[in-house]
Amino acid sequence: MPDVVLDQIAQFMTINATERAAFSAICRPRTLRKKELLLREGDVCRFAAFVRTGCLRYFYSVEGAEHTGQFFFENSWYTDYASFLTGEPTRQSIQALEPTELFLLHRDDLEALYRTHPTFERFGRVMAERAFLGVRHRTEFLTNLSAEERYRQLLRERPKVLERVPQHYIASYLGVKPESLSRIRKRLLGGG
Amino acid sequence: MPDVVLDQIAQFMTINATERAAFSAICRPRTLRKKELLLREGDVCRFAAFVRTGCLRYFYSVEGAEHTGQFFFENSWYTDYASFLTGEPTRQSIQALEPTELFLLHRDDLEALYRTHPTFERFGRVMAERAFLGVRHRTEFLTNLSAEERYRQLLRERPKVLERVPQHYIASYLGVKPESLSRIRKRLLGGG
DNA sequence: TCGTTTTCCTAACCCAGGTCAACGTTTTCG
DNA sequence: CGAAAACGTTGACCTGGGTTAGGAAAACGA
Repeated sequence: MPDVVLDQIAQFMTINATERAAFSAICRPRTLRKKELLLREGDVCRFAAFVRTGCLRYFYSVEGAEHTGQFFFENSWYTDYASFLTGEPTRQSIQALEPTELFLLHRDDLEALYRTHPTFERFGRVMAERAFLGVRHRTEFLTNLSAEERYRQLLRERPKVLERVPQHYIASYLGVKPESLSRIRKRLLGGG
Repeated sequence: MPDVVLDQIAQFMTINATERAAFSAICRPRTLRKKELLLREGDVCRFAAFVRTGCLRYFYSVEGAEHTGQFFFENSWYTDYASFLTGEPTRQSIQALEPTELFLLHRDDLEALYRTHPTFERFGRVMAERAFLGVRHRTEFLTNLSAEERYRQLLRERPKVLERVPQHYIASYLGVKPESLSRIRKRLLGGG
């Protein structure tokens, strides 16, 4: 069943049939309805999630407002690596924006897998590196670009997001209010 | 000589005399004058740096302006982990804000060390995790707080920065102009 | 030591984005 | 299907921070 995941993993490491089987064994399928939360603020994140179909976003709740951190579509990975690592409660909530199918890898299962099949240590490291590169990209995105530039970059680099995600979530991802995003879009339509 | 580094490392892993010697052997001392650059935009970051004394900051140059990302005082580590990992040129520059003494760990030396003394793999992982937690903290700092809140948090959590770093660098770290930081400070003095 | 930077502050004015409120459209779901 | 909720847009007005232009004091370097 988790062939998609395994194919994805096979892109950065070689795995034989036994290893594939061992990995498959710990993939726990899970489905979420639209708007359902997979993790909420205060929980400890004890898993990594692979999105088979659908879409997730994570967000912070700050004084009543939601600040969206990232969107995840099919064939991408999500985990709150900080909470996963340290066992501390997360400040993020993770929500499905569409009906979503996932595989969950529980931390305990993963650690057992590392012991029985050390090849997968590499998997762990790659996940960590991706998590790092992800937040770093996000930081540079926020510090180095204006709201309008952020919108244009998103439009250029991830048009799928604009197509599939309601605009007010995109606004919160860009760090502006829905009204402002609406104005930015109008400005860009007129000015070219 | 690099006893400070070794003591620091000993806090998260146990190392015997042989390992200490092997590690010491790859520590390359380096001094920087005030304002000198250790790495500039476009370079590949092939080292991790341990600050013995003094202070570093890294920054992005964006349309003539500098956006400071972080400050590093004595006994802390800096590396552009993304460039270090991928071999891609960095977008950051790293500069000494005071006369600064460093130990540099070159990537090739580190990799050799991992082979001869696998214990140090743990060192690598811990560095990676810290790098991750560092940028993640930075992202939350930027997304979830206003300029004034960011200043107050800095004042509360890292008063040393306020004491030792010129105010215009702090402004650029907070994501505002020096004039704005000056106003924020005035506001806080008056209002309590 | 003395001139040159560097650093910090102030004030007047400007603008991107926030706030509030209203309104039309689309989606959702009983 | 029809009511209710969610969504996107617009307008009027406000505000935090940017911009520009000073000027004084502290730190630096020849």
